[in-house]
Amino acid sequence: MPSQSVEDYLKAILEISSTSGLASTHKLAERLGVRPASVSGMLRRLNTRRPRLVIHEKRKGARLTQEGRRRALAVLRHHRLLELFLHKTLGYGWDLVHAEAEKLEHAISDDLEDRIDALLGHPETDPHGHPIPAKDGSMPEHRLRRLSDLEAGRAATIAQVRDLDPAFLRYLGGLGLYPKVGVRVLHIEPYGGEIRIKAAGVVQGLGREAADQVLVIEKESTGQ
Amino acid sequence: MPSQSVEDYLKAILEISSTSGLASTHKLAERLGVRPASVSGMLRRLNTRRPRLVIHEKRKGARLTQEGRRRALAVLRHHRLLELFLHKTLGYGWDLVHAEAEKLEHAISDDLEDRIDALLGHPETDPHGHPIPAKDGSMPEHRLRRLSDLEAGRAATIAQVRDLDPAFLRYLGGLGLYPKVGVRVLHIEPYGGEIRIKAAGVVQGLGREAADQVLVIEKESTGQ
DNA sequence: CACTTAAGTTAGTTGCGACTAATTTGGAGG
DNA sequence: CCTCCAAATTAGTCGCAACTAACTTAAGTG
Repeated sequence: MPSQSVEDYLKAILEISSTSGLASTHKLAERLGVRPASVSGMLRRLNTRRPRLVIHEKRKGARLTQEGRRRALAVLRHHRLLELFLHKTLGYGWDLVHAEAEKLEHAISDDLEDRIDALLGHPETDPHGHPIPAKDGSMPEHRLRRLSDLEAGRAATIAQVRDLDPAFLRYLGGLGLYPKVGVRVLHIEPYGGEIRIKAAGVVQGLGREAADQVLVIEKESTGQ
Repeated sequence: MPSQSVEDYLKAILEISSTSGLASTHKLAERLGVRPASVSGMLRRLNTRRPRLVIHEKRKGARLTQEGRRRALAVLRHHRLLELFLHKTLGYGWDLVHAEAEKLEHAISDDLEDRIDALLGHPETDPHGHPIPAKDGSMPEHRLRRLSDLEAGRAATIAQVRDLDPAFLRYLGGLGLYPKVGVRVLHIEPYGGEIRIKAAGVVQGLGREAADQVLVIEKESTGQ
């Protein structure tokens, strides 16, 4: 039975390596709030341990074995189901669910997971639009575009928000920008300026950095 | 911030010393599934630590300080609220809630506790009839009698079940014996024999050991 | 090509909380 | 009063997962 620490490392490696190939000691240390030396130590253990959970290429970075990936996905599934559960059942705002789920994810049994999953009707995404891994470890990855990459005039539906910082999420929420909300790009100020969009019937400006964090699924071009 | 282990010790000391004065090393070791030597070690730490949580009288036993009691009650409150929450919201049977709550009690924040409490309508007892400590640390202790102590002919309402063993709880449940259910004692077989009761309209026999674990609140004697 | 520097690793330490083995204690019975 | 026994304690070890300090490595840059 992996400890809470090990689960945290596996989840972090999964998330980092999903975007940047190998997870570096540095990035892991940053994400886990731990010194790089501690990461080196843990990676050695995970690399050696039976069953082997991680493949650590010295001075290059770490990636998960099959088994490591399986366990990391189980933790991620716990996490995202819990986020949605806290949101739907207990009225948590989408800015607060992450922190709370971070602690609970290590404490729930498979049985509890199943019950939550059933109660929520076998949902596919969490409150930020992230896909919830299935029990068998499959996780549908839709091809998404950054809102900041859309051309002016295009319409799309918000699919996912990447940055989970509570203040940022409250900011987006204040603008009505949640997953499943439709947006249309009206104008793009050049040289990294703001983007004018219409969402929930309101025209508003959005900074480039914010728009980078919002992933959308494009609508079949229906002009306007 | 007390570790999970420390919280387990505090809760165990609270529960043991509520019936038997000082909590002995032996009983603590038994309840916590740990060797007595480990308990000695932990008691020394809790006795020394700032803030002091436990008063350990060498070779006599341990009891809680004010602060220790405060923290133990907070954990117990978490535990019992969670039991009820799992039961009401997720359909857990009363035989299974204890084990699941045992893990979750260490992981929930005060905020989550408040939300659960509110969702359940500020309940006073868990599914086994145990009182849920209030936030201020008060816990109403009703004066209860063992079902096995009632005289024949007396009517009572089941208030609480002490043994939390899942098999035992399923057994009681099979007989319809839950908190708030009315029972009447029909006959008591002498010399530790079985007790005949009528509960939920059905006449049935109950062993002495089982009846010892069922606490009732007597009804104003209304003969019959 | 040597130098600098950032990233990574190793070595050694710490605290926690379990363990075993050995010892001490205090009370009950002879 | 002594003996014996169960309970408790101490002493010492272990694994985990963090830390600091000191070192290596690799990847530029002038």
